[in-house]
Amino acid sequence: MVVFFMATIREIAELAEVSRGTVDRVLNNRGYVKPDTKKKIQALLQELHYQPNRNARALSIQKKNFTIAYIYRATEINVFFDDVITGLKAKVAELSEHRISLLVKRIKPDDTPAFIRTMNKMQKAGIDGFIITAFNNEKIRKKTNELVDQGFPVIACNVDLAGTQRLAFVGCNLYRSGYIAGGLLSITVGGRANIGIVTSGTPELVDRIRGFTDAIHTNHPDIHIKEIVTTEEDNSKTLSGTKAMMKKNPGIRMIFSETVAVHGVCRALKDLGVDKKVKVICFDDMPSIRQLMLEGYVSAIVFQNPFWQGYRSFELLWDYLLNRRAPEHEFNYSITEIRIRESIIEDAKEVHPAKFTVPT
Amino acid sequence: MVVFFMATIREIAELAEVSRGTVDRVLNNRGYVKPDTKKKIQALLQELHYQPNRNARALSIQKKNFTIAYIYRATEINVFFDDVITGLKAKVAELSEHRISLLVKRIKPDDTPAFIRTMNKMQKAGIDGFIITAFNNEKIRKKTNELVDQGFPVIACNVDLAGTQRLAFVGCNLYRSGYIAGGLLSITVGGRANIGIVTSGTPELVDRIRGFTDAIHTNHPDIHIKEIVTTEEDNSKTLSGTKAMMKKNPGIRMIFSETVAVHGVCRALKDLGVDKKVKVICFDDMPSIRQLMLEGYVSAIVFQNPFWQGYRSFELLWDYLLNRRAPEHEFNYSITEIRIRESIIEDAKEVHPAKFTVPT
DNA sequence: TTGTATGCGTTATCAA
DNA sequence: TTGATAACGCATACAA
Repeated sequence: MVVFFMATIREIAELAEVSRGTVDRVLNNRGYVKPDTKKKIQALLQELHYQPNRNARALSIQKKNFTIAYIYRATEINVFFDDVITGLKAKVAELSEHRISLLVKRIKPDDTPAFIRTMNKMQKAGIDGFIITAFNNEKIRKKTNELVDQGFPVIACNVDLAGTQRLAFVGCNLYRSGYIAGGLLSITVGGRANIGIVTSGTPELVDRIRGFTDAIHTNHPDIHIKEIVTTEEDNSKTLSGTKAMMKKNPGIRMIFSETVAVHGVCRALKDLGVDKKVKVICFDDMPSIRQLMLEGYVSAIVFQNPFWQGYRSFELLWDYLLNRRAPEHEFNYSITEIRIRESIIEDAKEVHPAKFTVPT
Repeated sequence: MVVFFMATIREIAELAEVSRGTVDRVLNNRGYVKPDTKKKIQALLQELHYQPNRNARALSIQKKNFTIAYIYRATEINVFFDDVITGLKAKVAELSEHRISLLVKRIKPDDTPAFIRTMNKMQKAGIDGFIITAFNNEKIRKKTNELVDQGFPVIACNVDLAGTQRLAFVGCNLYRSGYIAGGLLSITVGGRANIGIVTSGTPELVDRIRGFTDAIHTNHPDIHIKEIVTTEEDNSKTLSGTKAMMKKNPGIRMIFSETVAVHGVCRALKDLGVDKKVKVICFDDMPSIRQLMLEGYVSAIVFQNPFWQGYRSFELLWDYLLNRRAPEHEFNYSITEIRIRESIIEDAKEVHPAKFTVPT
């Protein structure tokens, strides 16, 4: 084993025969350094694999105030993001040695102008970094790149801003989550059934549907997708669309549904009197969907760990802010977890192993 | 919002009208402090909720050498613990500012004397902390308590040492993992089937079987457990036992199997020519079991995140070593993850969302 | 352009 | 028993 000792600024300075101040100027591109000495120092930094000491840096910087903004677009009743925010706050709480303010701002869906306005306002208010959940459209991409160009670090959380210079994406691997849902559905119906899909049709979730259909087509030839209903996140459309689908295809035994739609889907099945005979697979773990699962309407959910998404987003942003370390990976996927009834039943959750293990 | 500023040693010292050295002596029970001043300082520490600054401490302490021992009992071919060790190492790598040596020692199962000997040797070798995976028997419990009494922090990893003074347990919630497997099995067979159980019968895993049977009995009245085969981790017993069970109960459609046994179980089913008709649910994700799943013998696995168990064990131990912070929870359970074929197929894993998303 | 001095909060050593 | 002070590595204000 080769033990490798980290070089410090002081050591670099001694080797370069300059003062630590000069090394610091090179490190942080502050200027006021003669090109020659700059080169000499940079060579040494390279050679000795200089890495700033995180503890020293944190200690020295800790009186500074940091303000991070989280801007997300969602409806008022969307509890999904509560968990994301809890994750953000958990990371802030962990960083208790520092003075961090977290600004959280929700914007109504489809109000891109308001979203941009908020970004502008935050930018002027002296925010240190952004975490953003926005639909990926031209205007927001442009504004994001503008922020990045001005030196603001931006993390895309939950919805990616592909094509921008954001530091990283933290969120669900949509394709994979759909792919897994496909396999899970197949298991549930024993590999042979007619099924239906109910989707909002929003472009952000298109990969999920693609993952699902790919899994079915590749691995499960006896599963037949009879119809795809598009709801546009409209409740009455979901209801009528599901009903129409079921009437047209009475043989459907299972429905693959997206998060928001699942309530309408179950409602429709209930109205038709086929609830609990036709099962549903959907996404995300929130109280209302839990209830549907406990009651037997939903047989499984695919969970994307919103808490982790918030937690990790802040973690990556913070590591950049404090240590200037860019995320190791551009794409940071949350675990795609399968949850069934037994995963969430409280009596099993709270059970203590010691209660059952009698030491011998 | 109430902003709360942390008190520092210096501030405490000023308020108590002593020097920081004295406060330090009180904080670390070094003695040489007059009882009166000690009381005065302690009162202030309480009142101001003094918490040492982690960054300062880390900085000040970082030249120290730490040595942590991980002792686990397993057979040579048990790759499960490779992931645990990778998790341990990942945490060590993260703590790159510190000088940490990780000593890993595997002990053969059933060799309690060797296990104790190793603990003794490590103890004398100046180890700073222990992470242990041992069967929970009287001798090891006694030795563990001895270590703890002498000030060594001990984390029980993967197998708990209930009834000892170990700092914490990190591992799988066995009862819950069995409970979830029960629900999963029911989904797989459509809620109605005769099934069998193949278990090693080791007392450490008894809670898992209990969780499984509880789930079946409570929620799935049409699932009938026809037989429980006990293998004692013996391959030939697994083979013959499974075959005997299947001959006696040809109606069995699904088998709930423990980690080690699953290979023998699948082998038996193959020999009997009922492979892929009779499905298996088992535990842990390792290459050989993955293979069985990809080939269609195993329909799902319940995964207990060994990497996380190692990572988290080290994290808790380190927080104690560096900051004297005892773990917040005595029981630290890993996520019990359901994995199916689609969870591990590579082509979906490597898919890049950007490849599928056309920004609009 | 460059160097020096001080502070961040703790630990540890030495002096009183 | 206590107090003073030098590290730890980095950031920054200030001096040269």
